[in-house]
Amino acid sequence: MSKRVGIREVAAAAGVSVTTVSHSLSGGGQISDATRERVRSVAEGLNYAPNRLASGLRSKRSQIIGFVSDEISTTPYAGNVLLGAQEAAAANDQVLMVVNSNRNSRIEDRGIDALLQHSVDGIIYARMYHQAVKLPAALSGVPTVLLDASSDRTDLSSVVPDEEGAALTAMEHLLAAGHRRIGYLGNIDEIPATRGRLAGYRAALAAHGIPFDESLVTVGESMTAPGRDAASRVLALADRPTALFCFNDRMAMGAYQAAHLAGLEIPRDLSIVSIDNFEVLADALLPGLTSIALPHYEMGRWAIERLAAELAGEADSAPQQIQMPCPLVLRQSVGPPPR
Amino acid sequence: MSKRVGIREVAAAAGVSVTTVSHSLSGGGQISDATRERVRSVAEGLNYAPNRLASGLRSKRSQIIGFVSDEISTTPYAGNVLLGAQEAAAANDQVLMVVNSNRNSRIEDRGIDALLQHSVDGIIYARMYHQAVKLPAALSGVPTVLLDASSDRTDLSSVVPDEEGAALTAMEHLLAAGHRRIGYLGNIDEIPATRGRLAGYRAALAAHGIPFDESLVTVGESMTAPGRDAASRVLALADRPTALFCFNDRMAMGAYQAAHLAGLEIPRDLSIVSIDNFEVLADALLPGLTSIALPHYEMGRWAIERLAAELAGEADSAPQQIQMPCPLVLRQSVGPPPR
DNA sequence: CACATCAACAAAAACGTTTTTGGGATTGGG
DNA sequence: CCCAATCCCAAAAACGTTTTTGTTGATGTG
Repeated sequence: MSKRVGIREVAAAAGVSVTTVSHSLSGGGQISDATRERVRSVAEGLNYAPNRLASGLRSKRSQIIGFVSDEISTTPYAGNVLLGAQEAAAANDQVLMVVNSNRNSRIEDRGIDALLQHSVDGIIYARMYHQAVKLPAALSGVPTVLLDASSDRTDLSSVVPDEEGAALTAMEHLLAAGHRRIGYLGNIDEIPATRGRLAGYRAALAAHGIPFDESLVTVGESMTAPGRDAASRVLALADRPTALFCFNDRMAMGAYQAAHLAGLEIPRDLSIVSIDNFEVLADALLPGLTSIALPHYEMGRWAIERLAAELAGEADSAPQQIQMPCPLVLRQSVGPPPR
Repeated sequence: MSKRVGIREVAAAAGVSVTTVSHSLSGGGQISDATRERVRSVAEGLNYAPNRLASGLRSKRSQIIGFVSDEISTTPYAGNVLLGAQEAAAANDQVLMVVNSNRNSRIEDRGIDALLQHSVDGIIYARMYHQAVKLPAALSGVPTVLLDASSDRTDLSSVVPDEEGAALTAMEHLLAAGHRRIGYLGNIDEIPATRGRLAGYRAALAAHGIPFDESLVTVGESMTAPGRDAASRVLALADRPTALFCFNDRMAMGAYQAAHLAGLEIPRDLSIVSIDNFEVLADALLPGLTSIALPHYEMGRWAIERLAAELAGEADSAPQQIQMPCPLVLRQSVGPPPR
């Protein structure tokens, strides 16, 4: 634990001023290539690493990005978002300071205060699933990118999954397998995914000239037990669907249970596609559940890269609001329709 | 985005020196109560918040705790650990800087370097499940607490789940329900949980005078499909067990599937208890899975609190290695043995 | 009454960088 | 050959705090 070597020691060892060391390492100033290289190798040899507190103090760039999210615990999604963000940040020589509010705005405000005290360069404001948000007042004037969240402000960049596109992809897969009577196991929360996925379902039917049949749409809370109940209802129809598109994997698991109770075998009697690609479920179900993956990792990366571009004041720094495509992950829950 | 108010403005507004403001707010120095109170209210009124970069630079205390983990994405556990750590940190006026290595030691080393450059006060070195670790060289001399990880170093504090205790609790629950023929669906990884949970299984049997029957122990990889296979084997025995204790919830889900395939109903024909309390599974299974919860949130809290105590150099600052108790979460997968 | 002690505060130094300003050698133009 | 421009680099200021050292007046002590 010997005292860390500072810029002074490097300067002394290289026989130059601290100014020259600073410029050599950060690429600024007018330094001859020879000197720059020499200083760099001396610094390397001494194992010099800058003190970010000091450099941030003067330069006003802490290289810290604040990551604030509403919830980080109940799903594995959060981890992938964080992972993508962290890896992208590391590539920019930045590091993440995380704060999560547990859906409590008082806690969130205190967390944001803490981040600002630490002079974060910018903030990723994330939600655990796609929703509309209102940015806390404390963040006005702070470079911010929304992740899995959208707002009515056009001066903020944001990234969310393409809900309607995800539903379209799922439906096209079922349609391609030959299904024409496809049920939708939907949710009832008032979130963007609700509208978007239903819209995708209807758009896919329309694109194939299949009339929308209200009796094939059943809804419930987006969890396993309600999914089971809703699926049971639609499967009890005399003219039951040959395939189900489910709002998410948890509801799909309920659909599996309902199919089992009804004596139906997947995918022989019933095909299923859903959204989430929640591996612990999708891989574990028997047969494996074909599901649309939400691009959490990619959204994390994108948010950091966007923020970095805006911080750098680059030419393309106009705010962007994008919808990320969601890829289909094939497993074994889809087959041709029976008979 | 007006320039943030600094300690100078507060000093001027309160008619004192910056020294006095600093002492008043941090509780140091010799300041009369009257002055201290006045300065505080002035600071409050001006909405003053200290610049942590500057204060850390001088005081050598950044109030940042580094959180390094091997993996943060595949399970929801990570989130709860982070949540506990973050909430405890906030109570100490600290904030978390997270880095995860994705099991790549090069990435981990770079992440640790970044944390050290940012002058973290200490580090929580976490694994996503209980395992033995060797601390990276860069961390020597840095206050560190191990989380869900253990090492042979007695100078490091660490916290892990009480694996054997967890198994004992699970077994006692089955024994209390009247079961005497209890199978163990075990794993094959070389990790502490393997030995601990098996030991707990045997200890519980011994405590009740039930001879250990090797034929009731089947093992596999700790996932759903291998769990299903292993469970099928033991359920095919002429003299099959009336209950299964499973290594984790994913294997337990396999046991559910095996029971189903064998025409057995849970819990009428077969009772099941496992470890993880992985809610997305345990709640979703039909019937709900009784499971032992791993105390992730609590371990996160404990690690931060321990680190804070060691940083403060408190009287009780001798390193501790503890095992956390794991509570049983009741659902519907346990009943009396058949007949 | 002289001196030491102490309480309450202020002035100045320090933390380790980056940025601003300055300045000497070299080069180029007339 | 002189002056301006250019290239390299160094000295010094600055960032916003905390810590160290000083100062002043009041209080106590022998």
